[in-house]
Amino acid sequence: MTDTLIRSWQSVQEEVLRRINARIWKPGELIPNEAELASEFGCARATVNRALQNLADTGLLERRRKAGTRVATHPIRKATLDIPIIRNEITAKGFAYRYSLISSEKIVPPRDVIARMQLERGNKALHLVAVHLATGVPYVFEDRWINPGAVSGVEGIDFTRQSANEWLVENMPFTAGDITFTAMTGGRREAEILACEPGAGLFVIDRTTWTKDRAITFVRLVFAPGYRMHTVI
Amino acid sequence: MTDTLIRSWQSVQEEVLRRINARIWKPGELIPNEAELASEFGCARATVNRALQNLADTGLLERRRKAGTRVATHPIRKATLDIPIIRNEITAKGFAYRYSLISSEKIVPPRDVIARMQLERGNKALHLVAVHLATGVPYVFEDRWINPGAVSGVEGIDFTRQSANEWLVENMPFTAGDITFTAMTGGRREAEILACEPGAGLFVIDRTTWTKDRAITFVRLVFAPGYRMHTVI
DNA sequence: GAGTGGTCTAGACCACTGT
DNA sequence: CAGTGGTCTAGACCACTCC
Repeated sequence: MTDTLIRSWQSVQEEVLRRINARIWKPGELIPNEAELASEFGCARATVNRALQNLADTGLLERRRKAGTRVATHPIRKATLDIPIIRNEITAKGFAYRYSLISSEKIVPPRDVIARMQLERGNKALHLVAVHLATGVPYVFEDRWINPGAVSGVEGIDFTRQSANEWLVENMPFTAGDITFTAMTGGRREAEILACEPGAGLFVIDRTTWTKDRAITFVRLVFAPGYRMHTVI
Repeated sequence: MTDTLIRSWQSVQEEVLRRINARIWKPGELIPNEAELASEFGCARATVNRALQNLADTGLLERRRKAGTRVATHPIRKATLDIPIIRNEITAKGFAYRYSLISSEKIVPPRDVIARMQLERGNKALHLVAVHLATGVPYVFEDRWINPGAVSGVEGIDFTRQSANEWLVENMPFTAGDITFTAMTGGRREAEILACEPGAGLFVIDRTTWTKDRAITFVRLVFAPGYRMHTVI
């Protein structure tokens, strides 16, 4: 069967993939346990473990203690997206970065924002609207809410100089968050700020960031037409 | 300093994160090497390795042999997106899945498709247009090109019964690919097929799939308005 | 209870790369 | 060349969960 040496976890992974493709191990089927594979391949169990864990991470295998390892019936493909800081994304493309604050005010947020950030009703939050430019051309329009109750000292900051994103990255502890990607139809406001046609289809990222159980910030990024987010599987 | 026991790779990771947040290790700075950390924490080097590798995967650390491990200056956040098979996505939401083939023909592709798939000019390819429906409502519009030179037997398949995606998943070896997410402004064609307003902003996924160096298929998925792709960091 | 994956260890060697 | 991360090993124990 396998004449080539199987010693590294990568080659174990390749061989396992080959068997899945060749339908030697069919979707939903149990595959041999780590110890058996290790002895078959002539390597340590830890090496097999590393390979199978990696495949489970990408969604091709399903593993459970005692139950064993199965070939996934629904091969969910996982794609990893890099979400860089906008300044870096723009300068990496060779453009000059500029950030421009459009408005800043402390007001009671609309209901959908209250819901997303799980704020108490009636409390005010900091609302920032800004645009990031690439060599003078609008690149992305940023509409952000910051929870002052979770971010001490935010009210004294001058966000005309530094973008809120960069300030938060530098001054808030490591955080968790959730991200939504979607598309919207641009209205008059987006058209003005992004200098594009009203009615254009625009790529949107919504991101809420949390420390423990409190929302720090909710930001909607609306990108200028033509923006593409790229990844490799 | 550290009174709590640090024995698992997760707790090593937490402690490293704490030090990054507390600016004990600042962005761009070199952190102690694996052996030093292992002796400080009182665990094996492999345990430290596992923790640091995980952090490097999420983009918080940059590691190079001989050069050592540094705190990333640009904290690129990586998000992992699940890309399920459309049938599963629809049924998982509790809707009835239906697939409808709109057209199927073998023609010479337009130039942009030739470029994307690196086909030879003048050669024909299989062009499929279809729509996936959720309980009768258009969910996503699929425009696909298949390279017959890379997929033997594809010309005899009846794609009115089975979607090309599912057939390819089941019949082609495990493949690599690249994915682009973007937004478009829907035209008359999209409006008709997706039963929405012309001019709506639509979420688009472009995917090219390869075996080794040959393109298998290029597919553009145009989702109905309101589609959201969600993930957690 | 028992079988399976999850993890830790101590030691070893390898691979890459900065100097 | 030498220092650092990358990986492998053999063995051990633990944690989960199916029966």
